[in-house]
Amino acid sequence: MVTLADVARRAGVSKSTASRALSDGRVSAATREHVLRIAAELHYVASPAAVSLATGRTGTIGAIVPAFDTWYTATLIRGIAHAALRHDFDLLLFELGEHGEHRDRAFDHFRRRRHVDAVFSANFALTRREVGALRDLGIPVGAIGGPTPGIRTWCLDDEAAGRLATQHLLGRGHRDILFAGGRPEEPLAMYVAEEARHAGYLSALRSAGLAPRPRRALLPTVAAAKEDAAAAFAADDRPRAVVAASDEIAMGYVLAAREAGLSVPADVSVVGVDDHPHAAAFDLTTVQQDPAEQGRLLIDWLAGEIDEPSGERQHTALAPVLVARGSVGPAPAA
Amino acid sequence: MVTLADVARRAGVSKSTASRALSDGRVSAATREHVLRIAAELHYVASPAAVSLATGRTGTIGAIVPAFDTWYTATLIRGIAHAALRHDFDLLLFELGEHGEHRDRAFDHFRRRRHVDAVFSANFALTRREVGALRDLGIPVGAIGGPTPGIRTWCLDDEAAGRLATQHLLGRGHRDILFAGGRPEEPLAMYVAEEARHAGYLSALRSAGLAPRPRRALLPTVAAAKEDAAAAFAADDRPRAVVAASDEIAMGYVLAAREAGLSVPADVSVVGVDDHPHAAAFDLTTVQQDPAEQGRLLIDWLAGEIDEPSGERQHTALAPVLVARGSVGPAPAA
DNA sequence: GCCGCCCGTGCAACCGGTTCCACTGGTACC
DNA sequence: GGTACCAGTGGAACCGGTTGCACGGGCGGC
Repeated sequence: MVTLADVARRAGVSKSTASRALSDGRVSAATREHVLRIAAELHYVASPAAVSLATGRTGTIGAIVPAFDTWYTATLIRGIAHAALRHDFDLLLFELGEHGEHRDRAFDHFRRRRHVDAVFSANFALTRREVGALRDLGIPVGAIGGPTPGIRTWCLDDEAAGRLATQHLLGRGHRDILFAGGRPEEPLAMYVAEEARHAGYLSALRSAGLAPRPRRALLPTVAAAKEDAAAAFAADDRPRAVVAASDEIAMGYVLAAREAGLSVPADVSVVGVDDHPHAAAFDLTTVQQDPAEQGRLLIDWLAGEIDEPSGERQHTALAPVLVARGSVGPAPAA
Repeated sequence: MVTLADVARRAGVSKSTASRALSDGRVSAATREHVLRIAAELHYVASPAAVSLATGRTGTIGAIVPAFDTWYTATLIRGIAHAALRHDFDLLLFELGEHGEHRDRAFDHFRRRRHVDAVFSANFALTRREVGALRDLGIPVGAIGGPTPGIRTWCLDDEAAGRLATQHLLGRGHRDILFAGGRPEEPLAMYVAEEARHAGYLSALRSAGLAPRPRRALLPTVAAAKEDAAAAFAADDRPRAVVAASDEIAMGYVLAAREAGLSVPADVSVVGVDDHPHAAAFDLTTVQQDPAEQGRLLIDWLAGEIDEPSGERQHTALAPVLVARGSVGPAPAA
């Protein structure tokens, strides 16, 4: 392995001069060029461990994420990995486990191994304790998720998304609209988001002077939604219009509708949230969000913060966009 | 930040003794216990940079993965993250980009920053050059994917999976079976896998003395499959039985069938491969694989290899399992 | 009772960089 | 012409661990 000393010796300068030439210390232009050429010839690469030991910088960003075999988290991480690479940071992944079983270890982990320059959490709601643990690390901290006091955060404006979806149905004349999704007792951000989307739904109905239906709470999976929908469609007052808290839930409702012999959108209109990659094949009208873009925003900010901390803590709510497809039709004649 | 010197001073011993007490060097039991207590009191944690500089070990495993907003890759990474945590390794993620645009950088990256104890690639086919680049790192290397000379690999026995799916249809009396999927010109493992599944399909038909239909090549997404299926179902000799190279393709076929007014399985039988989380909601008969388990196997092996290299290089083909649901029916009467 | 071995410990070198400080030589300014 | 300053460079300390080697003391074997 070729070291800085090798480069220095070969270039006929001291280690310090070689080091300065390779970073951006004060050296004459001629020396710098010479050292750089030698370094290139020797294929010299600085040892990250040594750099890290000397500078305290690690060139790595830590991620704390829940089990990410969901479209949302996986796409988010894709955006994050991409942006991190652009800033020349490595990405260190800590996963909370399928049922959050490693959650306790996560925060201790980054404290113990102080080998990241910044940390973020994504897609789950931090407890006050956890917020404190992250801030105690003394490095920049961000999060993808709902507004969280003390941390810079980004996420879709979920309330606006719920409102937008509901208003879209109202605009087609629907007056009796069901909201499907959410298990508020669970602390995952997924449910925090669904809660906010539900609030948007309520607000839209209230503005229109309409009464909500009782909310149908369920796990945010296609399978769970389908089962729930089957029950809903079997009832006497089966829903004619549904705001689903996510596209996966919407897909479950569409599948169940077809199985119940109902046509979408003639017999029932459905709006989702996400613009999941499968949404187009379901011809699903939905409220779009772009997790990869959210990840980019987060990393760009963290990279800047590592350079010179601003200590900002505010929340950024990203504007939702409605994507109209074929799963919404006019309300049935009264 | 409390250092080893602090612990040593407080314990009244030298740095070396403290170090040995904390690892497993030779120290008297009394000294060890004493040092450990002091270290705990002081919440001492070794600096990973210093350890890494001194030992060459980093406690990190590097991952090279394609854009992982697919179910397969995301689930694989979940299994890997879980297993790595169990072995007390960190996971460093390198993502190839949505269209493989960072692929060239990936291999150089791990060479330059020599800060991982092992590397693996997942879910794409390595070129001979890339295999060489990985092996040149001088650390254990593994891969999730097809057999690759020179590297220890794991993956589903894709040929057996294709055969199993086809035989399942043959067993219900089908004689005219279509295979949907695969774009062999692309180098992603996805297509390597589809190629092998197609080979299994051909082999099953050959054994039964039947002729294959011309293969329908398409991108492995629900949307692409749906579009392709719409064309297939509009033809005069529309297929009555389909082996899809993946569940997402199968879902596209099911959606298209319904839209064409065809009933599954009465008018057309469909078998997928994967057991995707949405498969149950589609009532899809499929050949199961468990990416998380594959990830576990990989990491367990790598962790052992880091400890004491065996230099093994063989391929492990994992046996497929058929999950029978409702998307397959008997062949139509001749 | 003496020799030799081994256990437990400390000293110091080392891993591979960065950076403070001192030094030199040249230039600008008075 | 002398002084002040500054650019450019080298020496050496330092980051925080690990580990080879030397040393002292206790104990077993003859």
